[in-house]
Amino acid sequence: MPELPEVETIVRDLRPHLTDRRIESVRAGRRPLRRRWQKAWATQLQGSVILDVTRRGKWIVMPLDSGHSLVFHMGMTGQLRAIAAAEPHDSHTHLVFTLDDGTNELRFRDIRRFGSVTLFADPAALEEFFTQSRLGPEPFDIDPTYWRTRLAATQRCLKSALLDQQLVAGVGNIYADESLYEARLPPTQRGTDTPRGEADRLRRAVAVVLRRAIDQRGSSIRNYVGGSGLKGQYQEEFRVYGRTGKPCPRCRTGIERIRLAGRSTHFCPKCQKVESEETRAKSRKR
DNA sequence: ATAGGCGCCTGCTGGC
DNA sequence: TGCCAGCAGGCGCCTA
Repeated sequence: MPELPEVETIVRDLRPHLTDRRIESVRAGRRPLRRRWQKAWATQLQGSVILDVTRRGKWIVMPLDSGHSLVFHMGMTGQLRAIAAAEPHDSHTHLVFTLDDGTNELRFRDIRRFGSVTLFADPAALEEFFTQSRLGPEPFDIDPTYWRTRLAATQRCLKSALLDQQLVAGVGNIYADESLYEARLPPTQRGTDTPRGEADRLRRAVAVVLRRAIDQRGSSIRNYVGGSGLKGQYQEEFRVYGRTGKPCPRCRTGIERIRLAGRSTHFCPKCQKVESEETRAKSRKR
């Protein structure tokens, strides 16, 4: 579920609740998440102070005063919330951290259990993890040359490229489709067939779309809620995602849905056509 | 090395 | 009403 805007919203919601809070205790459920929870972690976490709540791609990172880092991934249905300790537990709650303010608990809930929670021993171990997985740059400060070069080097279609976390961190299925629409590029176009002007357009479109979505606290289709339990609103502004058969906001043509990179892909067949050589030549002059 | 497909889980919807 | 197929904000592992 959550892509960058949703994860960013969780981080912003949680930060004021968690910064400088001491973890008093940790209770872990028995059902496994994608990475198995180590029993020893509960002991290591006890008494640690959360220094900050940050984000890298779709990962939530909490550096602790012990030097450890507590790292979460939301998978498809993960929820990480600060909730009043008195509130009853929802089903599928896998981890509960009690805090020294006594009123709120940090709870991790995940229906499908594609999410994960990991404790890294020190900043170097965390850095090593991101390096090994070759996590790409944040979408807001991508070097234009890097972007053009990487796109030009791949045979994959643009949709598939956008979903690759090694190319750019944080984009998922919704924002890949919305970004391609914003850039007026066909999701099926190969990276290698994308001239520099179009690569630049796509790079900017990704940043614009993600910023808009963050402003709306992300998108809530079914499960997603932010760190305070509030839903997002960006689903109200989708131009193509989930709008199969509905009119394109620009040209009223029906939005089409195809399967690409194993994911359902939405686009306007008229606005997102492969550009002719003349059009490309014109935009080069501009 | 690169690209595509499948499996991991649970829950919901729509068609018969 | 019940059943079954298909679908879902992700990612890691396997294959060719």
